[in-house]
Amino acid sequence: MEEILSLIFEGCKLTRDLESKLPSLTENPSLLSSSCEDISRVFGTAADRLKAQAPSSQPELEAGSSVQEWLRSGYTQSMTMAVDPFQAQLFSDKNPFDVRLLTTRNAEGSSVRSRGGVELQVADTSDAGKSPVTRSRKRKDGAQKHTIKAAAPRMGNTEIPPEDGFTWRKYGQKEILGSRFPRSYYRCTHKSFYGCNAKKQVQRVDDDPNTFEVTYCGHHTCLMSSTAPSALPPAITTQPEPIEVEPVQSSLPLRRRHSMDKFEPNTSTDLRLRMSGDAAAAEGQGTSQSQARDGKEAEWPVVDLADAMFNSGSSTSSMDAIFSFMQDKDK
DNA sequence: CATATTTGACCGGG
DNA sequence: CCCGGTCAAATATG
Repeated sequence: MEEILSLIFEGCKLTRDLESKLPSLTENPSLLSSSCEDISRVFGTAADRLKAQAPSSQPELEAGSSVQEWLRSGYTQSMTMAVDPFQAQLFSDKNPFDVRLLTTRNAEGSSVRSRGGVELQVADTSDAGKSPVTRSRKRKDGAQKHTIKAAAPRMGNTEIPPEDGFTWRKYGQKEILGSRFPRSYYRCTHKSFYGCNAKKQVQRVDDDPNTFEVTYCGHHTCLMSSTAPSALPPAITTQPEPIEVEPVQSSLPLRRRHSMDKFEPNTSTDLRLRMSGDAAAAEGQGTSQSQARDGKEAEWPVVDLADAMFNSGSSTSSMDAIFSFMQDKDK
């Protein structure tokens, strides 16, 4: 769910971007169209996902408030400025997408079944009524988990876990007792840069190998780029050419050659986090890299920004350095 | 060369 | 001590 909301956010952001740049963009039809396509793709993905998860459901869950709560807690917090009228309206109590965010703050793992078919279910492992007291210092900042069941993509071959617009990196797999299928553990690929602690575990449902149970844990502090893969077959699969958002003030010529260079985060405040408005910074129209499926890495203008700010010319150690830094850096 | 996945080791809670 | 979750070395892939 968070993923979906994030998608929607992304769409909103892109929309706002487009709106603000509309005047200047009318001169540039191609850019305009690609931008529109991007927006529709993002929203389309979100819509698809929603449809897949909660087809007809009308759970009398206090969805609205949950969403808001969620927005308040954490996500919005970091996005501060993001709460503009547009989104306020979108997420108030009635949103066009019938979003049902099932936060797992309180309550014992309640499970909501939708009369439709696919069921949304809140696993709530963080605070389940099961273990009464012993919830020791493990759960840091209320790292909530929530589980959803997602149908395996009906696409041709591999019944791989459904795409959700984020890039994940697998870091483990375990056999689970009582389950016939192993459980895979993923974390956000961008953890290294943003300390994004979003994680998810995917496991195929025993009796229905066609259904995946995806448990998300933690919020994304990173923001996927609009060029992110998220290759959902349906809907508009138009030419995903990189949408360059024209040269705004942040037109940084620099281009990193190797991988990402390390940078010094100096202050602990995240000035590098998302919300940098712009979408892809892509130059001209080089190679349209955004083909589906394995387009893995997406670019984040932020990175460049970071590069610029605390340059760091030298490359050498990359991820690892940052990684370790991020790790012991207590939140 | 860099980053992703695999897979057994390892760790810590219950 | 078992089990689920994570690490990390080895391996894979471009």
